[in-house]
Amino acid sequence: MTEEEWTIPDVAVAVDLAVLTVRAEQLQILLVERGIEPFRGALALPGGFLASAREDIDGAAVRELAEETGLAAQDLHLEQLRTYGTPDRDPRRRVITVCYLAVVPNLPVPRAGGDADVARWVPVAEALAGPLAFDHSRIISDAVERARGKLEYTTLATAFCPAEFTVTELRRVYEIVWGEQLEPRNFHRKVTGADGFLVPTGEKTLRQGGRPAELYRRGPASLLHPALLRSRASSLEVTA
Amino acid sequence: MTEEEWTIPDVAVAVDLAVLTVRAEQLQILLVERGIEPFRGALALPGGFLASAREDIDGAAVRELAEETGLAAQDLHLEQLRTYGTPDRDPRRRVITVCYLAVVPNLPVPRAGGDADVARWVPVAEALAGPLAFDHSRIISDAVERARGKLEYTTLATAFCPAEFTVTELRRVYEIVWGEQLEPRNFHRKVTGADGFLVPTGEKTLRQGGRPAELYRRGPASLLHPALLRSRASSLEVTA
DNA sequence: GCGAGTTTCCGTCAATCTGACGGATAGTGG
DNA sequence: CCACTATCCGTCAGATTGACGGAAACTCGC
Repeated sequence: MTEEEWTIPDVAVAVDLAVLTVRAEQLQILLVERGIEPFRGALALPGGFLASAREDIDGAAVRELAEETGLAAQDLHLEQLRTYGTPDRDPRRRVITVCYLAVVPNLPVPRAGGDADVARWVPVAEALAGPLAFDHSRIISDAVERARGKLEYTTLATAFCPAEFTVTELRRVYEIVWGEQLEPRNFHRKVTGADGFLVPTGEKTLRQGGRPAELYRRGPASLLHPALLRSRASSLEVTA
Repeated sequence: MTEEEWTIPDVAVAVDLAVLTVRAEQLQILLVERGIEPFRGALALPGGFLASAREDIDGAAVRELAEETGLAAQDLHLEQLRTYGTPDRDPRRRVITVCYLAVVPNLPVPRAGGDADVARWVPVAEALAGPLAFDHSRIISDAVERARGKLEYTTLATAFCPAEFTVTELRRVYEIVWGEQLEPRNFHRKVTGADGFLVPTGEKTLRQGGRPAELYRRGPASLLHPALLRSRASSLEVTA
């Protein structure tokens, strides 16, 4: 802001996506196998450079998400996570990447991207265990951490669910993301009691075996009152 | 990530700081009067472009903070807030700015920056009422929102206080940042009961009039258990 | 048609936490 | 030594939480 114009260094700006979902009773993340160097063949977050000097950053995230998953922004939760810009994170040149956290319901199957990269769902535990391109391991940790925290005091959990869902499905989201068992009865009492969290549709599930469950839709609230706090042990585990 | 090298647009990367403190019973923010176009003479967040193509982003934030306030990073709370990058936010050229939230104790007085810009404290309410350079009004709103939220479930409030402080001083921080009155007795019980929040020094204040207060230091915890939640009304006001 | 199996949902109850208040404590200043 | 002021402690009713038993509602198999 106070430098002369000629001293401003040029930087390449990328947008990366951490797309989370719950599939097969696991927290999973969308990853692509890189088709080009560096890190050719390694797993990486989907993303890419700005398409033009005039492309909006948030717009680039929406575009990349559509390219990789075929999802439109209105169907999901999309928020900026953080910007990563250590000087040596890309061996080619100076790159900073603006990362986004997306939370989507369980999709039938990710489409192959427009490019040669093949996108697929990978359990988060597996992704963090194996090697990943760039600093994407760190980014995934941050994304998961953010999601875990936001379940407590926002209605983010509904973004993991389809348009209509049961209380038990919602509880499974909490349990899987937090890695912690919750009391079904107390959970039911809390979420149905929280203002604007759930709206009953009046419909019931047609299920084999067992009493049909009430179906709910996400309510208008985005903040949870009162909050749904994790156990002490569970949240310490994440920070440690 | 999938584009050819030659298509990558060059972008100028800036770092801006939202430095908050509590002064004179008000939440205040450090602003500079711009010495150059655009927005010459307008108030703006302190910040600047990367010093070189190899400068770390977090490092740039620390450098700017030292230049503007003379503060070292270890004395305060510094975290990334968000990156702002709408295409037309700077009329000169494409600029994206990585913004940081800093929380500092009540400083004697901000030093003039190394440049011609004059830094000074401005009450947040006043800053948001008047016109500001670029999209800095939005950034300040986001910074204040982040700080308000983080007081609930982290120990961020201690970053507003000097090394040793009383429970009443800490309570004033909460009241001023939240804009809400708190019960002194209940607040005392909660904060002294929260694990790792406060460490008693054994010292007492030498004050005129009134019983001397115990002095505390910030404890090792960064997350607050149990959380210190705002009233329903107060947090809705922010989202509205 | 009817019971076994399964899942959702409701009610209870003790332990804990919260909000609200009165009053004791420990200094200063006149 | 008596106001005055501010901190700190105790109490107590109402709300919330965690933990559990059991009723309700449906499917399946016989």
